[in-house]
Amino acid sequence: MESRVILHVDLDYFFAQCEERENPSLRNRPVVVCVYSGRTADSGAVSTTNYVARALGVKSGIPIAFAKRILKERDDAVFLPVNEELYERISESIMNLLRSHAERFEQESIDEAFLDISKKVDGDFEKAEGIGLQLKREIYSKERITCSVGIAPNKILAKVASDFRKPDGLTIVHPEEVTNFLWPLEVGKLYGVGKKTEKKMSEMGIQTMADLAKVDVQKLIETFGPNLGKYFHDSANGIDDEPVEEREGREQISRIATLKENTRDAPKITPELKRLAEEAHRESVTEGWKFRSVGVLAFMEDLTVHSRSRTLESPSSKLEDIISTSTDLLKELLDGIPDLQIRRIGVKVSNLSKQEGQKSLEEFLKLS
DNA sequence: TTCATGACCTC
DNA sequence: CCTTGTGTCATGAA
Repeated sequence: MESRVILHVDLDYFFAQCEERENPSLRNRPVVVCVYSGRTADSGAVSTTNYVARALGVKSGIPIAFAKRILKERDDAVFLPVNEELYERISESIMNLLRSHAERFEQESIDEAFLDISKKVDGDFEKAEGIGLQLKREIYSKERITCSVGIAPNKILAKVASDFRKPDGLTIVHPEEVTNFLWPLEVGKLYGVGKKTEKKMSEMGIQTMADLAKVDVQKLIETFGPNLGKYFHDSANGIDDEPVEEREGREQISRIATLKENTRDAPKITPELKRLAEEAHRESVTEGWKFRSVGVLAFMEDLTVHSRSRTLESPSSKLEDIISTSTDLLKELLDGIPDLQIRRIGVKVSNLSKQEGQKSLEEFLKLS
């Protein structure tokens, strides 16, 4: 059996690049795409930035107020609210293009996808490079968006590879050079290793993938649980058999919002809860789902997160079920946490099943 | 099987 | 600096 040839495509600094595309005068200026929470003029977090902003230390996740402070001397800096419709439209067009070139296709998020092209290139990584370059050209000529591509024998490596040279990069990891490529890298480059895990590993004396690969599987399983332990061990050794598969369905639909002010006052919270319930409900109806569980999430003033959920006797599609259940659950939740105020509130429906004998609106629209 | 929590993903 | 929003998976307890 020849090696698989998996391609990972990552659209560069996607939201900010979409904005640059719409308004080319933004190029060469720091672009900061923001999620405004609506609490004060500048409250909220940075979603994405272009490379000009990144070079100055303005990156995803930092508070908008902080980004403004860093850029206060740059009168050319631009702060924009997220425009999801625009990004969705561009993403969908690119994903359709990519899908048409793949034997198997898996969209991972709005700006990332895996393609299995093993048969097409017959295990030949040089041919795969040609296809990677062609895809980059096609994406650019169709949508004027650059991307970074990783080509490797499996998904994990392809993803690490696409991150290796950015933006507008292409990195190939041949089967025979897997460990040469992987082992010098920091463990944080591995999908699934975030801040917490990185710290834990560092305390165990694990910094690089080579360190991780050397650790006994048993030890990793003891520390991170059977699933993650095995996963870390395998991937550090370049092993990953996960197929490229379009995932059908979803597990949950949720909506979260920041309250105007911290409170635990039901009359202040319920209107917002209702609005979120309506939005989650609309999405579930549009996609043709029934839900059997309803939940609430509360992000408290001390930034801890609490949740309550309840399973109904039978699957429902009624807005009223979401509203009444989540209102109930919110009361329960507040009773369980006497002192803290709520900062952000969320509603979630889960335990989803497809409405029988009914095409979802999306599918319906695709047909017409 | 259900529920609560935590870690992580990305932007 | 003062922290958005969405979703998945894993774990441990009941």
